[in-house]
Amino acid sequence: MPSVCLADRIGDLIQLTPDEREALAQLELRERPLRRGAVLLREKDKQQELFVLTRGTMMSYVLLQDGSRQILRFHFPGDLLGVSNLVYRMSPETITALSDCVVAPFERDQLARLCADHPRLACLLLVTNQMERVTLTDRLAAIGRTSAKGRVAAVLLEVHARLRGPAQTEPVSFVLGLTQEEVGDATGLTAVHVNRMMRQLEDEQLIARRNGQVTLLDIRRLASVASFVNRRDGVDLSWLPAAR
Amino acid sequence: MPSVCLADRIGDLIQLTPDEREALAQLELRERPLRRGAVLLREKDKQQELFVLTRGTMMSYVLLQDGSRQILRFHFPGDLLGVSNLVYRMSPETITALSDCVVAPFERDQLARLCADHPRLACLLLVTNQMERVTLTDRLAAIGRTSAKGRVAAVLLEVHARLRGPAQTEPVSFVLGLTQEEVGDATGLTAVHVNRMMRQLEDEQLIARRNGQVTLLDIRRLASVASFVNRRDGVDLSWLPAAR
DNA sequence: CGCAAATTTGAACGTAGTCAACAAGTGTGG
DNA sequence: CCACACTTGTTGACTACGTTCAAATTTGCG
Repeated sequence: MPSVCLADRIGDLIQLTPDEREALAQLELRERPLRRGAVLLREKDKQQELFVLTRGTMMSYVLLQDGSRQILRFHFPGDLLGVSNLVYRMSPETITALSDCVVAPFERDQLARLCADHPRLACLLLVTNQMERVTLTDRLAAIGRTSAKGRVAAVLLEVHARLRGPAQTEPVSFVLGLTQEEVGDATGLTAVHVNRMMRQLEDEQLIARRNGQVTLLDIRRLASVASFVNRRDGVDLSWLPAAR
Repeated sequence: MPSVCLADRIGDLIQLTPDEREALAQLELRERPLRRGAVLLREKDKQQELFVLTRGTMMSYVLLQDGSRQILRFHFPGDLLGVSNLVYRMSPETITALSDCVVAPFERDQLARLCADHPRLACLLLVTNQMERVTLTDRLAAIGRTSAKGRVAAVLLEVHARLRGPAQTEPVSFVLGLTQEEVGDATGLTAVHVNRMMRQLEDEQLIARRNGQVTLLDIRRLASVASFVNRRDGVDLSWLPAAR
């Protein structure tokens, strides 16, 4: 079976029926490959489509008047992209590929049909939305109220947690896949200061670096300096309606 | 008819059927009054209920290890509160009343039933969620990448836009209803610095203040220093399924 | 190999934080 | 009705975290 990224993601939360998996698969029928750096959606674009990210990592950001950039989110396989096209005529953010990627475009009314036919999936969309919202608030608190070192540590932990997948198995080493400028734009810092903070984390034996590979040496202590909470834990979906 | 806040809010987006209004009214059957300062929901509480805010203004925030606070959101009538209880066993945030308020509690499975019976409303919940998410990203960009003065201006504009309601009629004067400490906790600044920025905005004739009343003297220029975008504009919901 | 992008480091600067003192409101109880 | 306590707002002086600018070095890639 061709893997169904969205179903796999949601399937981490709850056991889906074959019907539901089939319905989700309908959103991933088409494929569009993207080169690293390619722009999927540009701020103020008029675009109707949504996408499932099926392979690679992407990010969304906004640009301010003065040219500075705020990265809002990193996207991993199984994420929905461009959901704000459900609401706004013009996209509020830009979405680009951090690595070579594959996305599956689909139409807004496909989502409408999905919600009508599968109310439990509609609820699960609400749920994933909400998890995403909480991730955003975590970042907000980090930028608003933690030190530069903490914010950089938070990005490392976030990417690490997402890359190792739902099993949360143990590769403490990984390729960050972000330039220091990108880390800065995600954390509200300059690239120069990100560099200094990485060095400091290294000097304090919290991380190690070797040609792009990052190793988290003491996740416990890193999580503490970053005020990091892994939002995979503590999920409770017992209230969901029965599958139709 | 007892006003149905949720229906009124969603009704700003699209014409609801009587059936749909009735279904939304089911979420507001009970009433709970709250005194200013009362805590509706505390971080890490185990709570199953959700709420509709029917009167007054509230806020949600998180506390960090060092005791500092990040305000995540201000809530106004028609907002859903505690939606993250749909996902997490323990609340990720605290919600308290900024003024005397009334909320309507309801159960999670009521929402499940609503989605099953009224797919269009399920979609509209996704839509409002998404609008809220965009507001969060606006705040994120403000804190990460704009000046202290801009962030303070952004809070003034946000509260102003929400207080004057959907008609967007013109009272440029309003009671902020926030202490400078609260503005600071929303913007990632200290109360002292918020004070200085308010004075600066006043010196530059962008705002005026008289015993708690704030007047926005030049909304255009304020919006410019704050990089403020009113997210009420540009909504397109033509893809919604038919009401059942 | 050669170029462009990314990383690294240092020095000077500036925005926002900290600490402290006082003023102005607000509410409470004597 | 006033006295007192407490919260909130205001201002100044000093500090520090993070930025800016600049230059050197390393890395990745065509």
